[in-house]
Amino acid sequence: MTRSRRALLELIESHPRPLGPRELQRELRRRGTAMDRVSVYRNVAALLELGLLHRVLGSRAVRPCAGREPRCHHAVVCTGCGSAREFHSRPLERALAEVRRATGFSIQEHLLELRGLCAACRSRS
Amino acid sequence: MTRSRRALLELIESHPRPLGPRELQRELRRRGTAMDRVSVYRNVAALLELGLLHRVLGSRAVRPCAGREPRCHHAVVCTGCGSAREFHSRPLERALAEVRRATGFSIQEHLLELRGLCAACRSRS
DNA sequence: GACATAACGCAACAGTGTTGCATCTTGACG
DNA sequence: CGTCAAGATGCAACACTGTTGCGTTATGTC
Repeated sequence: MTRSRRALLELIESHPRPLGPRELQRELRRRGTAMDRVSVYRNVAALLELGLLHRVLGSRAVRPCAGREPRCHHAVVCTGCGSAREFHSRPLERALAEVRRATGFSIQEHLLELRGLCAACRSRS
Repeated sequence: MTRSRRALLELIESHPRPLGPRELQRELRRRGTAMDRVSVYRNVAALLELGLLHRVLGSRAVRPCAGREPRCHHAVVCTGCGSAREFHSRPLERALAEVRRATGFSIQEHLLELRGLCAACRSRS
């Protein structure tokens, strides 16, 4: 865990919304801890490997891994401010189990992400 | 709806699994209806616009739009053979409504995709 | 402080998607 | 059937994104 890597992790954890590789590099430069593009990729990969980050589904953006569960793939992302929030839902888990039965697929993983407006953004408009 | 565009749509509809831009171009060439890379992108965009195709979540691949519902974002994709199948699940819909309430987000869209082995691939292994 | 290991930056490359522009198809209309 | 406008196509060039190789630098261990 080097200085660069720590700066990257702090940036991601302090930022309200998920950032992509390019944004990460720009923000790091703005903060005075500039990093090569290659290093951004390598460090993001390392932090993902360590389970400290999640990848936002359908994009290259990453966000901090909130809970202890490393495979929690459920999140709501605000289309207004971009903020993300993980959640856990028992009914949803049960519904997915039901789908498993209905389709005959042995599900290995599920990708689920909801997009919408958070309460703050909704009241702003 | 030109000849090229029709060929593209027929390819996608006849193919058992979703194809990405590059694969589409390769397959079209193999079928004798070669098309420029640019035209593949433009035609895919046009067909998506027309609601005749779905995009596979988290990739550039497209698959035919099975049902009437243009915004059905539920599919299982086989990690073995790549075949995709859309599905509809009432319990799942209800669970998503529950998540809406719990998170306070006004959900605009949800992306859901399951990955696993289809029955055929499972019995093969 | 020396050393092995790992991270880093740089340069070059490869893949992917986009844009501008000239040409060709398509289909409507006379 | 010929003309014509609108749109589709191909080509070339470009931009962006992610990867690889390699020499250099930082890390932290003894």
